[in-house]
Amino acid sequence: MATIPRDFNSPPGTSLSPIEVPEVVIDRLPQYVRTLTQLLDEGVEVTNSQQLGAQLQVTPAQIRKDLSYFGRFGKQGRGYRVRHLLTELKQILGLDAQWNVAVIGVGRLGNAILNYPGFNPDGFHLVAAFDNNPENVGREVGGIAIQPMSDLAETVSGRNITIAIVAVPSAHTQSVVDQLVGCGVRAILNYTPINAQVPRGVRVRSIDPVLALQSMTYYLAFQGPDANGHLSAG
Amino acid sequence: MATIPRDFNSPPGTSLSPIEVPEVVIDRLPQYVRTLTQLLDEGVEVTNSQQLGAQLQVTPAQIRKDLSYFGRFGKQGRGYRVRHLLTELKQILGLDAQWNVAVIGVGRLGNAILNYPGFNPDGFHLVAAFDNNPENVGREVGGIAIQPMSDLAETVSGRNITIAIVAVPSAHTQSVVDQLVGCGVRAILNYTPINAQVPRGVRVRSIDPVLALQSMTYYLAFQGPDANGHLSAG
DNA sequence: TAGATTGTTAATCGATTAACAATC
DNA sequence: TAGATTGTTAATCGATTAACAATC
Repeated sequence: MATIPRDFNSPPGTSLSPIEVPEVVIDRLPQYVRTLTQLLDEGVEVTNSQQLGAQLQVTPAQIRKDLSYFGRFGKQGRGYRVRHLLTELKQILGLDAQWNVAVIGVGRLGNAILNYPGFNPDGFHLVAAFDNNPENVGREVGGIAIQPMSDLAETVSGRNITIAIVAVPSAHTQSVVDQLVGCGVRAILNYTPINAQVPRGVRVRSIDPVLALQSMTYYLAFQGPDANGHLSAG
Repeated sequence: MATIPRDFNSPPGTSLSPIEVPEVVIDRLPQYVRTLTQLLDEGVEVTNSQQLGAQLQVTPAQIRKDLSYFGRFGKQGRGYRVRHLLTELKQILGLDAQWNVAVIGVGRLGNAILNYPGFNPDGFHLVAAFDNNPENVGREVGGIAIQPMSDLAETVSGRNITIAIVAVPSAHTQSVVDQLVGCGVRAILNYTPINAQVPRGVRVRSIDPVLALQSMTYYLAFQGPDANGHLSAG
């Protein structure tokens, strides 16, 4: 019995990869990682798709199906060893590595991001910050000295930065994203409310609280104070 | 010809509503609103599904199909009048109203949220803030006096608060969400990395930058510096 | 009118779920 | 062994897209 029935070590999109893992599956894996981490913290050593599904509010079948894209991690009649499954999933997602991250734009929002303690424990190291305001350049925020944008290319390659967080004024989003892509950055977390255009192979995820609020109001709009909507969570 | 062929004014999930609008459609509408607003700002008066689709990176067919759940807003051979479509979509989403919002938890993150200028222009008014730390209570942040959690129920009903933003320490998420639900809040924007359980009819959206990063690393993990992934944006 | 684009139906595509043989 | 739960296939469900008649 092979441990890894599918060649998931190939870069996605390569012909070496026989089965394309749906993006929606990849998006769920970090949630599995989080839940498994919690279980481990609680001292739970073995779990199963039923229990995981209850925690995550998805069907057990979906969890088993999702995992099956990457291998066989459980034992029939038993379930999954939490620590083992966690290790495997982290490796699949590349979370066993350290990722160096640059923050672009150090206004109020960029400041909050640089001071946010939630990235480091998960292996995302904020190692550089850039801003074009001369008053900001040289200042230190969260232990990081702010550099001018002209340093971008050199610092990105020199410090092995592969991920960028964009927190600049909306009007500058596309230009900054273009510069990042030009420097070889292929994963961008965009805090601005602008839909940046990027070439294939570059991934952008947006953090957009207003958009999140605006879809919830639909369900509030025509409901009386005690009415029930049709779904419980988003 | 009726202007509104479907009874979209009924509360979703009610038997009065003949066609249930898929949640995925509702989630796209705020993006349509945003793009239409941009077009209007640029002085564009008429658009079409082709142009909107190019902006938003979706197919023209999807835009027409999405809009068809709510009515007929265009003219064959012409397209859509930007201002008109924008007004209609905002009304459908309830964005023609003002929404009063409470922020729960005024640590570093809650502070940043209270100072974030992006909510007000879109009709979301932060009108109250709560924190259980006695050192915080009474302080003023972003023009709002921080109240103790014991004030929650009274303030929520008294100030007509229908939406809450949760930015408390992870360990308190579920308890705070329970309190909010108990006070009648049915839309919650959750900034903590905890999957809160809520009853049917309450909507939770999460802002989780770490989760966003963790799904992008999958595509970076096994790629060489110049390799291309299989999708351009997320 | 001719050309363009909608609104809508039907076809396609993809994701979720149910079911169950395999097997721990 | 009996019971439980996986991994996987097939069925279902739902969303996207293509196509085109309607019509501006």
